[in-house]
Amino acid sequence: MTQKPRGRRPLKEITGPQRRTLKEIRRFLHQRGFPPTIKELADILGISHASAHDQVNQLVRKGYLRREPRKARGLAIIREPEDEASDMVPIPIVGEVAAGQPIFAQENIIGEVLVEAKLVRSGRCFALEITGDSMVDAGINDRDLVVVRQQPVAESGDIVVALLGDEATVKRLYIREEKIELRPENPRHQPITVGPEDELRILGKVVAVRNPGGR
Amino acid sequence: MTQKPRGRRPLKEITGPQRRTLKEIRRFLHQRGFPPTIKELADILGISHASAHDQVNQLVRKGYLRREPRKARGLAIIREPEDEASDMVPIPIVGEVAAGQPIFAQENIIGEVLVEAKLVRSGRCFALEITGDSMVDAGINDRDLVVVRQQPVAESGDIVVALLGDEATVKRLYIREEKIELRPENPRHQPITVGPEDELRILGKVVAVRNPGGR
DNA sequence: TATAGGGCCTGATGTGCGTCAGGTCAATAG
DNA sequence: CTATTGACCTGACGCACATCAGGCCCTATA
Repeated sequence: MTQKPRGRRPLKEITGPQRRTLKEIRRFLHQRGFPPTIKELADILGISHASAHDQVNQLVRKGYLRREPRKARGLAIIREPEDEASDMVPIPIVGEVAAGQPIFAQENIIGEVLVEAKLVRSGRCFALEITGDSMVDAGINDRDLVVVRQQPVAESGDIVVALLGDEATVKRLYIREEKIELRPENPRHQPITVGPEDELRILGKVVAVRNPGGR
Repeated sequence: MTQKPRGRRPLKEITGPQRRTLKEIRRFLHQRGFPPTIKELADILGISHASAHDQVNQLVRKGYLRREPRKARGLAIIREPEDEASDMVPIPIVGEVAAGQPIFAQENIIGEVLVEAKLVRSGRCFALEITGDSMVDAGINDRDLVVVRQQPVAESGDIVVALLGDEATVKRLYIREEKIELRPENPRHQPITVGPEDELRILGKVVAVRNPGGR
């Protein structure tokens, strides 16, 4: 005896608050490397944890999230909203990059920028303010912001953020046999040659440049 | 008054069990979309949760993991072992891909294959067995296994796994103005034209092919 | 206008989880 | 030999977590 449904019928599409919830989950995931708990999500959204729980359930029902019930942070994004191609995602701006510390230590994060979601989609990203003019011929000027995809390896020819000893530099990477070169894109600067014994760590690859001044 | 250290000194390098722990964390992360808890990790490794806790602490101390203390699943991998380029990572083999259900539903996972870690590094991957000969000219034969990086968008020219209505197909994607084409790589098959009103979902991009028969 | 969903709340419940103390055993370096 | 570390254990502590019941308001539909 299935009766005709009366009042309002369940929505198939994603609603505004749900879209926002999904967005914050994505942001959390990219910045921290693991999903938020229901409570953390509630705090971020400024609603109660029971409401956040509701939101998550809706998103699971509509196929955007997968989850393992009764597990802390048992959340994973399995689908993106359809119109999401033109959407923007905030990524952290990292200030000082010290040698021994993780890049995403809270003290180091000095702000946020919006970037195209597709840039960020695969992997964790951060933004870095450039000091100096060593990459002007690659279109990277003093005080520009570069978007960096975090990755420990890079290919020859990539523009990378490298940690050389105690300092982070942005240079173009060239891998030759037996040695590695970090080349500036400015004839007035010297290339840096790195041997196997030097302490070089690739922090990530530059995937975009912003001109905050708009010059 | 710093005394000379007596017995065994702390290791700087990663040890065997630690390498295994890191590997299982990576595997869990790729398959489920979030890191394991200490207890889950302990069960996977077959050790007590206190021991797993020890291992994780060591990995944090040595700079391989980052973690937020006292948080469930507050784990993130920040560095890969140096010799990891030649290492293999297991990814799930997905059987039937149904329309409404998430790809990674446990019922759908029918096995595991090892693939090069660098293939998997950015993003979640799965493997899919091919039926049919529509992609033979691209080197993909009947009963081959393709490694797929999960992503909801793809570029023109990519070989993708697409969900068309109720069926998953592997085809080469061509994006023209106003319509999308899914082209087989076999002259005996017809291209499929998809309009904006058709239900097309890109599941991911093919990044590698295995010939399980070895023919 | 009766009915039901979406979004939100407060408050209670039970247990999963990280952590710590304290201990065993083997390997290693003074 | 003795101190110290890594890898493992048992057991206990207490908080944080997901979940549920019950209720409020607004809006959309039959």
